[in-house]
Amino acid sequence: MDYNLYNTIKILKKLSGSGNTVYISSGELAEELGVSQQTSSRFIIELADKKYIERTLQNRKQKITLLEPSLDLLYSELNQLNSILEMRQEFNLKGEIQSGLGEGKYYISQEGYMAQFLDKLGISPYPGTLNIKIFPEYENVLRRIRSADGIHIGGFKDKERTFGGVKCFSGRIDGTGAWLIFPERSNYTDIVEIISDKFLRKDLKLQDGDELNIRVALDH
Amino acid sequence: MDYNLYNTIKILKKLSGSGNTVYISSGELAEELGVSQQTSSRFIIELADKKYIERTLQNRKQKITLLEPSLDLLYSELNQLNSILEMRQEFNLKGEIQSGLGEGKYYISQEGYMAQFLDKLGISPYPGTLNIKIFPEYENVLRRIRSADGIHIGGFKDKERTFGGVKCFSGRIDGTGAWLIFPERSNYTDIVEIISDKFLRKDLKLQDGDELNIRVALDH
DNA sequence: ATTACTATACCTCGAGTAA
DNA sequence: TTTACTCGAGGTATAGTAA
Repeated sequence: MDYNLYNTIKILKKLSGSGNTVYISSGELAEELGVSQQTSSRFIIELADKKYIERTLQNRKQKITLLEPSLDLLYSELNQLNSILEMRQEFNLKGEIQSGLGEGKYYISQEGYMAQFLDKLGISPYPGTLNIKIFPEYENVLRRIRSADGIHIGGFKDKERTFGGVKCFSGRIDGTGAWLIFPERSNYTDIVEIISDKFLRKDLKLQDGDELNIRVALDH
Repeated sequence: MDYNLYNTIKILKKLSGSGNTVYISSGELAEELGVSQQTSSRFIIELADKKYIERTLQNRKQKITLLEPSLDLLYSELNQLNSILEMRQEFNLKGEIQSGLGEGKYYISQEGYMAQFLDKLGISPYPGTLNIKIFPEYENVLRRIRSADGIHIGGFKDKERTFGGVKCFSGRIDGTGAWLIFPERSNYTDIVEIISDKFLRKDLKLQDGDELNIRVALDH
């Protein structure tokens, strides 16, 4: 990844705030970046080509929206620096329990995953996932966690289909150990899937709609 | 600042760990950076020229030590990203109270500072500083705070001499509001000076050698 | 106003190689 | 082994300018 693009994304995010959308001319952006209007224009074109941004040319200033890969890039650099500078950190995620679709159970129960969970996480998870819909105000924190490395669980194939890799982060719910699971290839979603060797829903007496706090540690 | 240098510093910090010193050949560094040995060598020379690193050429691998400006650069980027991504953060600093040299009182009492403290911090500080020697394990946190922006108090001149600018960060000690004061131009030190509208030493019954926890918020 | 193409000047990289 | 110089190829930035 080129630094010019990183820096352009950084400035665009700074200007766009939480909406990730900004109306800015190539000349104005050039000034922010300390480059010429032509160069700024080239950067914008390149970012659009590489799907880091979406833009619409208008009569006046163009409208630029940052796409997921841009946010991933920034959060990933943030995580790298935190890791290198040994700034250990814990995060709180808050959300509410969603009714599971039963899908989680199917995936988790696959022997290809189960063996790795035991090996790498040290648990034999209860065959099912607890799904938490994270509140919007914790979106930043969720992105931050998602873009960290976590513990890698490899994908595999059986006769019928392919199962993708996932990454896991250790967390605590009401003092009970649990793991957050993210598919390695998937779009951003505000739903977090949680596994544990305990049957969390029963042990913690949880019901759909209950508000939940998850404490997550990023290991360095 | 050039990205190549930023990235080189980042990798050097990653490899050197908390000691900030690493023995590495230009060829090995080249591999880490994904560039040629010649380019890596050029980067090292440039970093040394610009006083970002200190190095000694040895028979075998050269010894490279990261200097303060390198750490400043990394912490500053970290703070920028945190700020842009709206990752609000609070930090704990722990240290012990040092006997003041009376110097603080002289500086703080200057009208040029006092007027700005009232204007920008909203307090008329007790004329003296509480000096805390931060424990080494909080060095990372201290660097992080120091490289953030804070509230700027401008420097000034009187007939005899020049007083430099300082920057302030709001904090809490045992629930009491206080401000951390850093000279804007100074070398890194593990002593933090604190001011408050209260006479902290008396109000909180503090003595030299007492251990203290300071809670600091970085505003974004 | 804008954006962005073309042409050129400039810079940066790495192969070859000396010390 | 190293480090780092020279130099040519290729890449990058900007001035000029069209649309």
